[in-house]
Amino acid sequence: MMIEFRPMKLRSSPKLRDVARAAGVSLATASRALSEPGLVREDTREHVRNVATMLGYVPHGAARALATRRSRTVGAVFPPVDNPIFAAATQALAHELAGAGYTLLLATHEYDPEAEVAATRALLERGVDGLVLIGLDHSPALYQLLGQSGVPYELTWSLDPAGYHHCVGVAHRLASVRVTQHLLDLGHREFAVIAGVTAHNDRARERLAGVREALAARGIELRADRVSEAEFSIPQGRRAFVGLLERAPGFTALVCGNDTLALGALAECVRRGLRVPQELSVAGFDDIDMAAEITPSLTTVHVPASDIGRLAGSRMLARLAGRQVPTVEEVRADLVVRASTGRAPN
Amino acid sequence: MMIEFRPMKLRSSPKLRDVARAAGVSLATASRALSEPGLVREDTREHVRNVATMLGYVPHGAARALATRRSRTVGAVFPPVDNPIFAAATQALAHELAGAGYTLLLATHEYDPEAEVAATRALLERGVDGLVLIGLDHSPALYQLLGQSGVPYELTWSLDPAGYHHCVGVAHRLASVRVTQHLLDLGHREFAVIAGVTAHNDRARERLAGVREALAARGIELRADRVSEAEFSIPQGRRAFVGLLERAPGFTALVCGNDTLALGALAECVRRGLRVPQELSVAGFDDIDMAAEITPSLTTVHVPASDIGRLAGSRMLARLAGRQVPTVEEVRADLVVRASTGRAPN
DNA sequence: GCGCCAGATGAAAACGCTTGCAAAGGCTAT
DNA sequence: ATAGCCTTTGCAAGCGTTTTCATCTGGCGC
Repeated sequence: MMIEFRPMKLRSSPKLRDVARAAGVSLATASRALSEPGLVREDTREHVRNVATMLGYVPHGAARALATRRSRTVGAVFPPVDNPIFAAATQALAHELAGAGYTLLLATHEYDPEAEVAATRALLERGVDGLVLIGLDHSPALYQLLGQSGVPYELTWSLDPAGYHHCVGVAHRLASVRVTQHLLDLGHREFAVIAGVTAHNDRARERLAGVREALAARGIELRADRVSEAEFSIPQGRRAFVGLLERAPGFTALVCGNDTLALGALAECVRRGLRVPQELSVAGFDDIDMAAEITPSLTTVHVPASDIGRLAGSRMLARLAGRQVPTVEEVRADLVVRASTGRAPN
Repeated sequence: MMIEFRPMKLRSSPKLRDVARAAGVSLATASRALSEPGLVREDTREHVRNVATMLGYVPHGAARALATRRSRTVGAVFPPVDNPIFAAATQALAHELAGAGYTLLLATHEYDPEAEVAATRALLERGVDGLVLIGLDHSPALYQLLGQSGVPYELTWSLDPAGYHHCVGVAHRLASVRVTQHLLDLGHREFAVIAGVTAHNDRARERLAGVREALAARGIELRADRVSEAEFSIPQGRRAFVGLLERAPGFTALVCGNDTLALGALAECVRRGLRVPQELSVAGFDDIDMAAEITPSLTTVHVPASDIGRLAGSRMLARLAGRQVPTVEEVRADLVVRASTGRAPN
């Protein structure tokens, strides 16, 4: 069991010069036959290609990258992709890129600005042709790095209000306002919020701000003890909910910074026999798959994560191909009313 | 909005020779100061490093890769990472690799052998130092590619019975046997199965085989019309369950190929008012986060996806560092009994 | 039949880094 | 002092492509 199997390559893998030699053409012609088909006579081209496959030739990306100054590689600096919405975006992005012969270099960080810079630097060193990041909240060092590296980048999920950075995302605050208005329309006046961790996270901040804004517009203030921040996970959502219940009970509407937190709260409701939506209305954000399936199904905002990933990819590809794209591209994030929200009790 | 912002690099990014020149040393010394610290006198080294950061020097990975024939990059060829268990593994893998200065190149495919080969080839061209794949079920072309490329690879999730390939995973069949025995012990005799799609998927096949095996051991045969295959998603799980109910009702135990399918079945039970586990016991596989949170909580097999990802990473790193690792490494997949399984009715 | 031109090919110079080898300097041991 | 050794540095040869420029065809119009 401990024997290391070393598949020995009798002759180290064939280079382009081997192909050229075997095909009886020059290095230049061989190169062109494989990557610039138009420049070489058809029969030579086919011949070279046949020889190449015969030999099992695999181009050496690093050498090519060195010569062309293009790696056909795009980097993504993402928070943990075990968050389903980032996973969906990653998937869509990788798929979109692959379609154009690009490969995704993935670096993740745990919402830590330092780590994010390090990860970005690593990708830059790998020579990525472009970079996809999440949100607007990045350390100055990160932005500086992006600037001086000169690689095109797309910020996703959020929209740059200044319209300075290329970005594709949704209007978190506005969507959050709509959720809150929906609850207000149902007669709710006592609100509580479980927000995502707002540090280094503009989405979480904007969503929270949206709730405040909508309430303020109707002259309602969100009590400080009715706001709790929680890290992304069901248990944390549950914990935060319990905390709110103990600290400041009496709210009839609970707005959550994302569906996972809402699921946690919902689970706790079930355990306590708290009826949703009769006694408490709960709203989430993101519309993950589970949101529609759970009972009661979750009222939430549909954030088209896959679309964002796909769009980020296609925008990047367009820019790499020299085409222009609108600097900021907004995708819709609609309110999806389901069964977890209802009229305020009495 | 349509103006393309082109951060112009007044002087194209500094090369190592610029650093060397600015520091007053040779190219060789500059190189060593940055990447072979031991070989250069401390003060020169520090001086060079300072100059490098002053200039904002970023090493050119492709050039380095070309010279060293190492890319410090590991490729992963995964099915869609929006499957939470693969997402978790991806996350853990990326994290583990990053810790050692390696970056993950991610290629995904939709369970399509052709696409898998293409993706692998793309990664190989990018010069990955190692490769991580899922499962054992791969086209001969894929294995051939792996063989002739000579890069080390780790197969994850499954265990190679022949002990030929390096792999880290769980014993799916055995775990499946245990689930089934658990249900048998509860008095169930009428079984149905919603399996994952078994084509090109040894995990799905093994899990299904495990059920058959356990039943056979007690002289029970699994009726063909009590087996349904479904693609990975809640709605598909629901659909498959409905199909079973219509086609061959009367079963009291439902074994699902993974938790997501089980969640779909459970959702349908709720809708139909079918009481779980009083009227029907449902078991899943994987133990995704939701499994513990849903009501009733789901009996399942805990597959430590993160551990697998992490282990695959550390094993790969070890091999890249020239150390040996056991060819096959099994991780435990324990049965987790929760509330969705109970005694067979009457 | 001659000069030209377009198309096809080749020679060789990058691309930016690492590294084997050799030289130079500063020691210690004699 | 001198020989020999170790440490530190520099020179230059790659690493495997792409790509510019020049060369060489053959075919065309006149």
